[in-house]
Amino acid sequence: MRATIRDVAARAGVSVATASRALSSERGVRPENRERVLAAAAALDYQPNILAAALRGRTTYTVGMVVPSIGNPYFATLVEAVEHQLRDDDRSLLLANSRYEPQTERRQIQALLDRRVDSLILVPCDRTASRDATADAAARVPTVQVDLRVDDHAGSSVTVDNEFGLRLAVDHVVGRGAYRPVFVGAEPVDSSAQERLDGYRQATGRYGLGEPDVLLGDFSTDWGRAAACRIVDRDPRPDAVICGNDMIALGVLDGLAAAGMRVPEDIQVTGFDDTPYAALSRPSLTTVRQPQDEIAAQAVRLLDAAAARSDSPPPQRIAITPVLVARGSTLP
Amino acid sequence: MRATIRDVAARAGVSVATASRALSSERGVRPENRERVLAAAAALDYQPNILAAALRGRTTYTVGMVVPSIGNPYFATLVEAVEHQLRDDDRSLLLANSRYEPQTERRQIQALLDRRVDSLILVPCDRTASRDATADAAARVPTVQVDLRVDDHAGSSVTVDNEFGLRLAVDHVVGRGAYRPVFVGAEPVDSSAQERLDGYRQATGRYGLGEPDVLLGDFSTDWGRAAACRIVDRDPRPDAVICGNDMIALGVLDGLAAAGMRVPEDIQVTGFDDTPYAALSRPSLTTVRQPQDEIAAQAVRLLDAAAARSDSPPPQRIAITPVLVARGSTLP
DNA sequence: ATGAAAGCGCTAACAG
DNA sequence: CTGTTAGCGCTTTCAT
Repeated sequence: MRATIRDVAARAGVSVATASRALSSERGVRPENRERVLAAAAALDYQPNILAAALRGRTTYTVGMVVPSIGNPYFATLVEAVEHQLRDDDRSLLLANSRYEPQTERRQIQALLDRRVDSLILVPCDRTASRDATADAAARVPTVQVDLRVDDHAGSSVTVDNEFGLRLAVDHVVGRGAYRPVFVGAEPVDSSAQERLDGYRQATGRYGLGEPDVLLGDFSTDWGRAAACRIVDRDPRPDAVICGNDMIALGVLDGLAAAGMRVPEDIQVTGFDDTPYAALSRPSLTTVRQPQDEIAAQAVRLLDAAAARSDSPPPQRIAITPVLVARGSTLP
Repeated sequence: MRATIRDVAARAGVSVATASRALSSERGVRPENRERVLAAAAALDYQPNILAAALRGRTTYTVGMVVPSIGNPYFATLVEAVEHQLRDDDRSLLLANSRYEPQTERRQIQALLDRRVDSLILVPCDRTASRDATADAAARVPTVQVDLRVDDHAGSSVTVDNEFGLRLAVDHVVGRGAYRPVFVGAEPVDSSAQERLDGYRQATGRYGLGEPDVLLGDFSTDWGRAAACRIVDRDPRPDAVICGNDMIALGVLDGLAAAGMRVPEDIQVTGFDDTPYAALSRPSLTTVRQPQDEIAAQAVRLLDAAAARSDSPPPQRIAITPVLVARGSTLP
């Protein structure tokens, strides 16, 4: 049986209260006694029962996170960044997958709340359908939306500045001679899809490139491939494809190659996210990088700030400025 | 304040004991009373405090998992498969990252144990350095090693049959005319690296292809790229590159293309794992698929079997047979 | 079938 | 500074 704090106290010859104080490293214990408690704990290989502490106190040192798809490389690296951030502080990550289903998302949030997570990091999969669950969660524990966010909800969020990111991409290709770009994105179900679409429209509008040309599907490679087929058949043919994310871009690259087009000579291509894939494609993909470490750091910071105050602090919306990473899919 | 079981009991006009029994859906409660308890719970939006239940009882409905790198697409999809498996049963996943550091791995296992996970799924990052921590964990809770395993430890494990997988790859390229293959793998720090290397040696031995040609680095794209440079300089030049995993293969593909070689005409290439990347490269990658859903299912099954018995059941080592997925990087 | 009561291991008043 | 005393919310004997 594992040693409890009573065993430690007994061995150190003090009361459990003193042992607890010494272990929790608060002050208010005579150095000599603290010594003895610590020694006893070490000798007994004492490991506090976090569950009991959580039941009595109020923190579980656990934060919950719900993402649409753990297997998606973008979210996987985001989860990794968050976990890394948390580990520095000896906290753990309770991870759940919504599978892009608002229904499932709701249940997962509930499950995390049942486990008394201290706070929640959410990537709401649907701009509207995720709203209620997100709001309910925020009413219970400090909550921050990351990467994606729901409409009309005043909670805190940390996202990348998608509009700006798209402008970077458009500026880049236009600066390299493109004057007939096309956007291949996703139906605006989530906030990024929406903002990137808006960003594209704004950016092309600034150049007076005429009616924005957009093709909308989902954030998948398959869609990118399908879109590429449509693009090559166009007359006049676009000279740049601005994609809503890297997956789409990879599909576009593949579809274009299959149609015998040369990238970037015949047509330039850009992605968004800078997932690990981007550097590996042939040609390598010019893309807009999301600084995930910073996103994770800000999210955790916001959560901690909220936890530190008993009143709920005003929600903050942090938009991180992305940078463009130029690679082989655009002209030098 | 959230409703507690006392509130439910009061509202239903029964004792907490009866309420607890009704809620835990054990039998021994008059149908009529159970009705009332359930109704009261619903009315009060009662949500049991899992922590309290865990403190008193013994299960947390939480399983811990430690992987070397969450961001690695292979592990990300494995985590997803496990999470999916667990969700069906309303259990949660406490995830941790060892970052390929045995030290960190040990701490993470400890942290999970502190949180009283019911069982542990481990991907030990080092064949030898992870041994003690793995054994300690197994002494405390049902534990299963997945994908990787430590040397000389009799615990349960679920892995793919790496030797067989390599034989599939070698057979495939040899069947397509290759007679001078080279293996680009990783130093045998973890068990897969070791087994794949062994598998390559055995497979080529069967064909009498002479002294096995192997290049050892790590499981990264960079290493694959570097290895490709060495390969093109060889005289006579190899006609097939069997890689230790997909990442290496992608690097090899890149390095070969940079050197102007055609794949698969001049040289065939195979990977291992069938990560999402494999289908996206150009040419797409012929690889050995690991059935992750099955691996996850078996792992969870083993854990549940162990939990069901009070005595520790005999450890099981399950080796799942992989299949080859032929794509464009090998001849038709 | 039901209720009273005893804790699980810990922290947080409250006295001393 | 330290010990005593209550519980946190739940499950589980043990009587009834």
